[in-house]
Amino acid sequence: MIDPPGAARRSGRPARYGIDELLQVVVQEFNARGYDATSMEDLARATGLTKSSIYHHVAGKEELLRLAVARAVDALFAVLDEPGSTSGRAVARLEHVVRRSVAVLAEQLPYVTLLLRVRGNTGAERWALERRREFDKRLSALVQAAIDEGDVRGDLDPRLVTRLLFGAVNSVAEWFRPDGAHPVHEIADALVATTFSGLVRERSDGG
Amino acid sequence: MIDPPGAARRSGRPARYGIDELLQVVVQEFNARGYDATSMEDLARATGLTKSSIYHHVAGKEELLRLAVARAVDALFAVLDEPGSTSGRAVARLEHVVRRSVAVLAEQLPYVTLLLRVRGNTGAERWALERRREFDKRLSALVQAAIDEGDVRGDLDPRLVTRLLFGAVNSVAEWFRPDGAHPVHEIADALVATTFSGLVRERSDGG
DNA sequence: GTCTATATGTTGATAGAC
DNA sequence: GTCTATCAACATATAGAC
Repeated sequence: MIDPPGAARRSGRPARYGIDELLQVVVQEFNARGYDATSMEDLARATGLTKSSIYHHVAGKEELLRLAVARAVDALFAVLDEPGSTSGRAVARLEHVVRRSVAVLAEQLPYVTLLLRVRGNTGAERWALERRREFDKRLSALVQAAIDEGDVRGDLDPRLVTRLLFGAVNSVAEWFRPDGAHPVHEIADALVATTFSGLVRERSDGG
Repeated sequence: MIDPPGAARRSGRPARYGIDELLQVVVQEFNARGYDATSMEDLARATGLTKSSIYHHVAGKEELLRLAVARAVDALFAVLDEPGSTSGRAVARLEHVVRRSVAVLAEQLPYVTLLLRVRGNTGAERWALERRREFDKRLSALVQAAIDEGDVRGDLDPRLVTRLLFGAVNSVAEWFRPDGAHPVHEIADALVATTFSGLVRERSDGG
């Protein structure tokens, strides 16, 4: 139960929810219990509204899911259009996308978390899965380009490398907390270090 | 809808389900739609039994989940007791655990997949999350030991490295198919190569 | 824009015959 | 061990007053 920003539920005037404030609370609930296990009654309790009031803002439960995952999809695709993702050597572009994906994941944590958990039961979920596949394709192409430019070893399947690399990126959503032990840049550094430069220290190198 | 092994539903005698055959079908359904989105009616349809018949085998839906995730937990913990995980240098033990975890994930794919998706809504799920945390602790200790022995670079937080490394391992469950393009050993090789040896080729090395 | 009250279907689970 | 029939609770969603 939270109060919407700038409005006190105890005042005479009824509290006002915009779609942003509504989504913020809803996504938190979806992530805590899972979309299917979260009832409209749960959402009503968490927002301080009634079920009917929520239906005034959106057509139904699925639209809440659609709006939420769309935010994550938009934020992630925006990374691909950044200058660092479109110019320079492919391996540098790949590193940029990895670092920025971690940053977006942290900034939009609840929305990205929800996106990574969709199963495809509803139309909104199937749309989200389709966009995720498209995102993966763009990444694979980037890895392939880095191989073609000679910066990434070519003895590994680029699709497999992509999946493992962004499997590690996405796994950050399962434990990252904004106030946790690891700031975002440290996580991105560690990820790039372990995957781009390797985990094992070269022993003959004396380093 | 499947027929239980060795029994034909069209015969005079009623079909017999053991708990193993039942779980096999149930877990597949849980993974396809998610535990919460899968109804007992769905399970009845998939098994060819009625809901009542399923309740003859188990106390309820949650017990099906408990039995399923327990299989995954047992299989993963068994890896930690293998000789390759208990003797030798820590970095070698770590690699062994990574490779064997990928193998177990592939062998017990539906059960491990289910385990990796539990949210903590029920008692069975909270138990599973607790065991997963214990597993992570054992892994972190292994990474720390490898650092202490000088085989793994010490400028990275061992907990962070563990999470990223096994984030990549666990992500395999999201796309691996037994009849897919990549055999298990290739995935394990790629995972070890990208994380243990590094993704980027040393250019001054002439390799 | 929010509420109370309610419609309508689905859920997990049980009773009891065979 | 499997079935038919059924329940009480809960689900999403709507009607209509203020």
